[in-house]
Parts: sequence; structure tokens; C-alpha cells
Amino acid sequence: MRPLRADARDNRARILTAAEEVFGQSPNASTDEVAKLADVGIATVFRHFPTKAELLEAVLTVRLERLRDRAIELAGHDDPGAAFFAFFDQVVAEAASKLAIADALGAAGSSAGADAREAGAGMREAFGNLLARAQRGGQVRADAAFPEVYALLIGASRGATAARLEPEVRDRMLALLYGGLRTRA
Amino acid sequence: MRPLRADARDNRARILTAAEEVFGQSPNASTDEVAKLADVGIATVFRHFPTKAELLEAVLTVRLERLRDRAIELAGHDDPGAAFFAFFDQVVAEAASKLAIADALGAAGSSAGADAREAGAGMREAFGNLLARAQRGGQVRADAAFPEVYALLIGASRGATAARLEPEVRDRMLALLYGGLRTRA
DNA sequence: GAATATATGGAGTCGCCACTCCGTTTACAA
DNA sequence: TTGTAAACGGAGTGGCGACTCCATATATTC
Repeated sequence: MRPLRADARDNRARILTAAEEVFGQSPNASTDEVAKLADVGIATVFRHFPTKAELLEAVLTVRLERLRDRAIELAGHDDPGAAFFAFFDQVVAEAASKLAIADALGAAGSSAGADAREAGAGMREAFGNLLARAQRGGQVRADAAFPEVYALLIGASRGATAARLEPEVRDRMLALLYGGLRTRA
Repeated sequence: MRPLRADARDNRARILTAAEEVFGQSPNASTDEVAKLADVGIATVFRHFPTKAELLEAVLTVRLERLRDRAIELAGHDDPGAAFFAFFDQVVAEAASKLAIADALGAAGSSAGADAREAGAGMREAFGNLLARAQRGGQVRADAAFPEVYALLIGASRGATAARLEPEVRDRMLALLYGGLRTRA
């Protein structure tokens, strides 16, 4: 298929941005709200994303890819333990301010379109890599397998989101959690 | 106000049970479904619970009270550490099979009617009591304050629910988490 | 076993929201 | 320019779901 016309490309990008904003605030907002914020007719939204689900998936995919990139970036750092926990921190912190990221994390594995599923897999792979490095570096318990560590990541994200934690409480919660993940002194 | 007529009392109870079942499966099911399962007209549901929110709140309240009772019961056990972790286990296990309980936990503190809020407070108090005992018994780190421990409970519940964990993964996740909560050997 | 206050069922009503239709506008190519 | 395929906007449309109305039924009271 031919490349998009310039205005169409612009609109598509604006719609995605608006959707991320709107659904970040309240995940079951209406498509109209997205159109309004993007300053675009409703039909335009549906032309680019034929279904609300596809729009949501696109937002989700963007988020997951961003997290994956962050994980890859952190994998280059000197201290693998610090890198691992920094990533964990960041995911949880963003989840707290953006409701949808936690849902994104949850949905990514199971009921989602191919794009989102792929993005989720990429993100998990990058996170798994951070974990493996931190374990080789002796900073994270070697007997902690990926699935349960990932479950903790999702849980901490969703918990922080649901409970609207004060930042200090969130940090103390993570400190307790990290105590379970770290190797013993 | 006068006591309910016998049939009305029955119906009310059946509606509550049906609602717990239905909303446990999918939290945004329609009121009709509840009516169908309770074998009652829609109007009857709305007569007893004038609003969908009130129906949800009633379900939530029942759940919270049940958890509180369980916590109180466990507070009588010999081993306070075991009691604490048993409660934790149970909440998480139920969350995994009943979607709504986690939402319940999350919503209980903030946006909910007076009944649910009160039930939530009662439950948290009972859980706090379990925690305090386990700390006095030297089985849980004394420096873990209630808010972050509670946040972990919610997080673990929501994480287990969202990720549809295999039971063994869930158990290993909890083992890691408990490692952070327990006092060091 | 009436009389009557209480309850009931289910056919409506109403608003919201995902999605479509089509007449108008706009980017691009020649 | 001008022709035209590509995009656009926004007024529909249809369906769903919360909530109401009221004619009927049934518990309770005497």
C-alpha cells in the first residue's frame, strides 16, 4: 500500500498521543474524547483505527516498546543490580501515575492483538535479560526464576496504581520487596 | 422501618449471592445477568439496590467482612507468624480465582460508600493486628510498617489476578515476597 | 377469607457510545 | 492550474445497559 498522505500521517500521530493521554486518565473513556483532544473528527479516528480495541492496542504497543527500549538501555550500564532495580522502580512509578500501564502489562501476555503481544514479548525478554545480568552479578538471588519476578513486577505496579500510594509508602513497599529479591549479605 | 416481607428477604439474599457470582466472573457484567441468575425480575434487583453501585458495594462489603472474620479467627492461633502468612496466602489465592476481590481491596479505601468503607477499615484493622502479633513474635521484620505491608497484599492480589498465574508460580512469587517480610535468620 | 400494604415482573424510556455514510475539503501529481 | 484519489468532519444509526412505570400477585393481619 502507498504511503500515507502527509496530513493523514500527522493526524494519526496526534490521535495516538491523545489516546495515550485520555486512556491514561481513565481507561474506559469514549472515543469521542480522544477525537476532541486530537482536534479531529470521530470518523478520522475510526479510519486510522477501525476499532476501539485496535486503538487501545496501538497505545499499549507504544508503551511496551518504550519500556523495552528503556530496559535495553539499562542493560548497558556498569552495575547490573542497580540497572535491574532502576527498571523495576521506573515501571512501578509510571504505573502509579498512568493507570493504563498496569493493565497494559497484564493484558500484554494474554488477550491482545499480535502487535501488542509481540511488543510484550520483546519487553519481557529485555527485562529477563536485566534479571539474568543482575543474578550473574550476584545482586539478585540466583534461585528467583523469571515468571515469579515478572509477577512481582506486575503486582507491584498494579498495587501501586490501585492503592494510590504516597510515594514514600511506595518506596518502602519496594524496599521490602527488594529485600526478598536481593542476595543475603 | 418495618421488617421486610419474607419473600422480599429471600429475594434480597438470592440477589446478593447471584451478584457475588456474576461480578466475581466479570466485574462489569450487566444487572440483567444478576437478575437472571437470581431468577428474579430486573425491577426487583433495583428495588433492593436502587443503583448498580449500591449493589456492587453490598457485594464488596460482604467480602470484606468475610476477610475480616477470617483475620480475627487467625489472630487466635498459636503461631502468629504462620497466622499472618496464612491470611496473606488466602487473600491472594481468593483474588486469583475471583477477579473482583482485588478490586474490592483497592476500592475499599477510597471511592466507596460508607458501608464498604467501614468494612474495609475493619478488615484492615484485623490484618494490622495479625501483622503486629507476627512482629512481636519476631517472625516479621519489626521495621515493616502497616501501609507498605498492606500495599504488598493488594499488589500481590492484583498481580496474581491480572497475570493468571499458575499456582506454583504464585507460590514462588509469594515465597520471594515473604523473604522480604521475614526477619533474617 | 377478605382487605390491604408490600412486592413483583417485564415492557418501556433514555442516554451513551461504538461505528458508518456521504457530501465536502485537501494534498499531491502532471 | 487543474484533476483526482485520498482524507476529512460530523450528523446519523443501532444496540446495550441502567433505571422506571404500572398492572398484577402474594404475604400478612384481623
